[in-house]
Amino acid sequence: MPTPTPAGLPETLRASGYRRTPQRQMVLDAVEELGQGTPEEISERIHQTSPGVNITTVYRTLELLEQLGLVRHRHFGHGAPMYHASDYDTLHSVCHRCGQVAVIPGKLLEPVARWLADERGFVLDTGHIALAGLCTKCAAEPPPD
Amino acid sequence: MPTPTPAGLPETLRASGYRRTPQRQMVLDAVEELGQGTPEEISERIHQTSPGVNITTVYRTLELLEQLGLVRHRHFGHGAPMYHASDYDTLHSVCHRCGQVAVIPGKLLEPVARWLADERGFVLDTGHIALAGLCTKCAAEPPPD
DNA sequence: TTCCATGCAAAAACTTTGCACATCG
DNA sequence: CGATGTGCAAAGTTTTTGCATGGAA
Repeated sequence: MPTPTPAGLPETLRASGYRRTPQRQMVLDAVEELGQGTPEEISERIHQTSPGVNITTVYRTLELLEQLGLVRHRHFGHGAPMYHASDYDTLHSVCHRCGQVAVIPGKLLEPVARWLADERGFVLDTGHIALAGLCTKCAAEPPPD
Repeated sequence: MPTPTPAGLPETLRASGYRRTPQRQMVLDAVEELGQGTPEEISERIHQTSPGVNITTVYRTLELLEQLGLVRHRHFGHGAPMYHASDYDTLHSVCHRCGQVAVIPGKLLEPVARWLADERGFVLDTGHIALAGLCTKCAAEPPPD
């Protein structure tokens, strides 16, 4: 099973010349515990145990952790980016009427990735943006007259 | 060939009980002339000839035109949504390092769309989001140490 | 002790809302 | 004339920046 704490933040920080701080650990922990979340959600999670941590720090830390490769973010269309641990790199669909999100097999995009690589030299990042459309329920509903 | 002005704004407005106004025509024209643009860009375009049009009106009008099916918007990941005429409904790739955007064949997603429809009842909206990744140049560059 | 990191406050970017006046039909 | 649409101003969100204090090494 994947180790929840992959034995790495302090070392990774050290290796790149950054300092180890409680806040940085808390942000990473929060991301891993939540699975994924917006900066706001991550901040709230941290506030449950450490109300003193400023959301500015959350933003700055997420940026740092992303640069270090420990977290990544993705977009569901509208609104705030979702941060998640690097190993939680999944393809999603999102309904743009009701917002419903579902996990779908990343393999579906393999042919697309291959085409982009071969024809364009473009390296597809499967999990970065969710595929948008309408879920069953919303597709069935009459157009919003 | 696609008529640039599909003979429609006044009629479409009328049909739905809305009024025809110069601003509404200007917003639609600007979107068509630009191909696509953020609300800000659309507003600037209009200001070149009609400085008096308020950006609030642009936002409200884009929402209306989208509801009427005359324009649509899509997301490139970060930042503001891009509005475009409904007929300019194309699949794009976007590099998340440098922001480069390229048009790619929508057909590439047909198998994906079919799978989503069959397995999930999900109606994929090909043009609504871009596929993210790294362009050739950025993929070649060393990681930002 | 020496910088790096954080908290706080203010600003910036983007979008929405409320209201009075203007305009379409 | 009556209802809808617009401009203006203000407020709401979300994210970024500047700076002095605090903490890691």
